[in-house]
Amino acid sequence: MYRSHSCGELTASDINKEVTLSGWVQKTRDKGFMIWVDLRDRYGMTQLIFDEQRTPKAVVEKAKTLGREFVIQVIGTVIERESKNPNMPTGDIEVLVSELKILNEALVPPFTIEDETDGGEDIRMKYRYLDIRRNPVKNSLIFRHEVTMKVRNYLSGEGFIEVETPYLIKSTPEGARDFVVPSRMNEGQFYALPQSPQTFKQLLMVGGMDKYFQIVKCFRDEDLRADRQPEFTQIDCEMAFVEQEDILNIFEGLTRHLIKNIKGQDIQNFPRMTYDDAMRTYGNDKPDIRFGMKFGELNQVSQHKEFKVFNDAELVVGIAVPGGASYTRKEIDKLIDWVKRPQVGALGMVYVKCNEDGSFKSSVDKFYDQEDLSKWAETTGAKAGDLICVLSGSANKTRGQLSALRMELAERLGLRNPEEFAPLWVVDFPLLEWDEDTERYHAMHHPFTSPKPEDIPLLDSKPGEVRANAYDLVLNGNEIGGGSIRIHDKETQSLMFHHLGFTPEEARAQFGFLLDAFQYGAPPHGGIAFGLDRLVAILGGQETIRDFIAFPKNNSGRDVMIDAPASIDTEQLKELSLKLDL
RNA sequence: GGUCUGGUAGUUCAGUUGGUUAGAAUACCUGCCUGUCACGCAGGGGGUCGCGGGUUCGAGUCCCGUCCAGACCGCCA
Repeated sequence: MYRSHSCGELTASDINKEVTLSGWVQKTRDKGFMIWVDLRDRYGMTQLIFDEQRTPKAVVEKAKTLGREFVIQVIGTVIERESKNPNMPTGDIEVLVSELKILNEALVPPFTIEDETDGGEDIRMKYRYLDIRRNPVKNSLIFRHEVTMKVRNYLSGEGFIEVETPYLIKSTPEGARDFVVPSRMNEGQFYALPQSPQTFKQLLMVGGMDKYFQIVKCFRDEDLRADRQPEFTQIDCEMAFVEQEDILNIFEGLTRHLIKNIKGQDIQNFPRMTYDDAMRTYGNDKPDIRFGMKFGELNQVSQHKEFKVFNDAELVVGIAVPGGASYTRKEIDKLIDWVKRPQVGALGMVYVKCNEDGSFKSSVDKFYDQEDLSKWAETTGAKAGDLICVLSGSANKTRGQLSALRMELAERLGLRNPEEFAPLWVVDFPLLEWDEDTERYHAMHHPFTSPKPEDIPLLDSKPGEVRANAYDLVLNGNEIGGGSIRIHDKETQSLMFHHLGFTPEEARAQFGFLLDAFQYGAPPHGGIAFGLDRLVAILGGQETIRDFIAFPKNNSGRDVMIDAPASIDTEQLKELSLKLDL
C-alpha cells in the first residue's frame, strides 16, 4: 500500500494515527536538529518532521538527502504541531516519520513548482508535466472536468445521446484549411481531420437520433491566437423537429445552468440582437455588453459644415468614453497613435471633451460650434466629463476600428469584469459573404445553413442581403457558440451549392452522400456547437485557453514538449507513396 | 504573409551616451542554526549576452540579416 491518506486530509482529529503518505517533496527546511519536509500531492500538502530525538538516525540521514520533487513514501504518526500554521488546511498537525522510502529521485526542476512560479511560458510548456503539478494549472484542468461533467449530465438529462463520429474523413474546399492524413492502403489519397462533425451530425438526424451531442476534438489548420488552437474541443449538438426558437431556449438553459452551478450567478436575461444591430451599435458581431459605450452615428449632425474628412465619409461614428474629458493632450495623442497602428488602421481620430461646465472642446472647433458638438454628445450619449472619440471612413472598416477602440478603452477603464457574465444571442446573420480573394460569395456560417424562406427570392438579385437562420451565443465579447437551422431538402441544398459556385458535378463529388441522404426522409433539423476551451476559460475568468488544455500547442502550432510536428523517415514516406518537394 | 514586443546565470530580470573583470533576486552546493513553514546566518560555484555578419581603437549596447517566443492583423465555412 502506497498511502493510507492523501496529503490534503489529515487534521487534528487524526492525531496519534499511524499513517502512510506518498507524494512529492515540495520543500525541505533543515534546521540541523530537525528537518521539516512539505509533502505534496494532488490533494494538498502535509508537513513531515524528522527529529534528532524521536526519529531513527538512519532515517534522519536519509531525509538530509531529499531534494525538490523527489517522490517519497513515509510511514509515521500524526502529531500536534508545536507551532501551528493557520494558512494551511493541515496546519495543525505534522507527521513524525518513522520510515522513509525514496520511490524516485528527481533532477532539480528548471522552474519553481509553486503557485507564483518563476518560469516563463516557454519553459513551462517544455516541461508541461511539471507545470501541471502547480495549483493554478492543476485546478484549471479540474475546473474543465467539472464544466464538462455538468454539460454531459445536463444534456443527457434533456434526452441527448452522445455519439462518436469519425476523425478520418474527407477534405472539402469550404472553410478552414484541413489537416490531412495520407492513406497507406489507398495510394495517393488522403483523409482529412474534421473541422467539425457537421455533416455526420446531420446524417445522425436523418438516422433518427433526434437529440445528439458530442464533446469532440475538431481540427483547423489556421494560425493560432491566445484563444485559438489547431485542435480544440467542441460541445457539438444537433436536434431534429426543431425551430430556431427551440434551440435557443434549450441552449440558453444549458448556459444558465452552467453559470448558476459553477459561478453561482442567476442569469435570466439572454437578450437577442440582430447581426445588423450588433454591427451598428457595437461594430462587432460578438459585442461585449457588460458595459455601454454604444456607437452613435453622426453623419446627420456632422456633414453640414466645411470639414471635408467627414463630408467625404460613408460613416461618421463616435463613442463616449466615461471620464475621458480629464485626459491630457498627451494621453489623447497616444490614443490617436493607438488607432493609427496598422492593426487598427484608422487614419485619424476626432475628439470632443465634454467639460463639467457643459461646454465642449474639440479637435475640430474650427468647423463645429458648441451647438453642433452638443448634438454629437446627445447622439453618443456623452455626459459631462466624458470624451467623445469619432472615427470616419467606409462603414465596415470604421465600425471595426471603433469597435477595437471601444474594447481597448473598456479594458483600460476596467469595465471588463471577468466575474460578471453578460450573454446574448446574435441572430439573423447574413447567409453569404463576399470574398475579395476568390471573387465569389462563400457561406458565412457553412453551406448547410438554411436561408430565411422570405429571403430566398433575393438569392439571385442581392445575395449579400439574404439572411440565414443562424445564431451565435456571445458571452462577454466572445463567441462561445454558433449554429443554425439546416437545409434538409435536396433542392434547397443544391441551390445553395449553386450560389456558392459549385457545379452540380462538384457538389455531387463533395457532398453527394448528403444530397442522397436528404432524399430518404430527412427531418427538419438544426443545431449548435460550443467552443469548450473558450467557454471554460471565460467561466474561469481567463483570456487565454492554454491553461485549460493539458498539452497545448505554442504560437507556431508546435508542441515544444514532444517536439511535434517532426520529419518522418524515408521508409515511412515510401510506404505512403509520398515524395517531399522542399 | 504582415505589425509590434522580447531573447543576458538553472529561472525571472537589470545593465546609463558604445568604455575596467557583465550584476540583482531566486534556485543550486557546503557549513552553521532547539519549532521551521517565503525559515535565518556565513561562504561557494554558475554566462557562447539567441545565432551570423558589419561599423568602431573598443559592441550585451549601434546597423543589417536570421532563428526562436509572445500579442495582434490577415486567416479562422
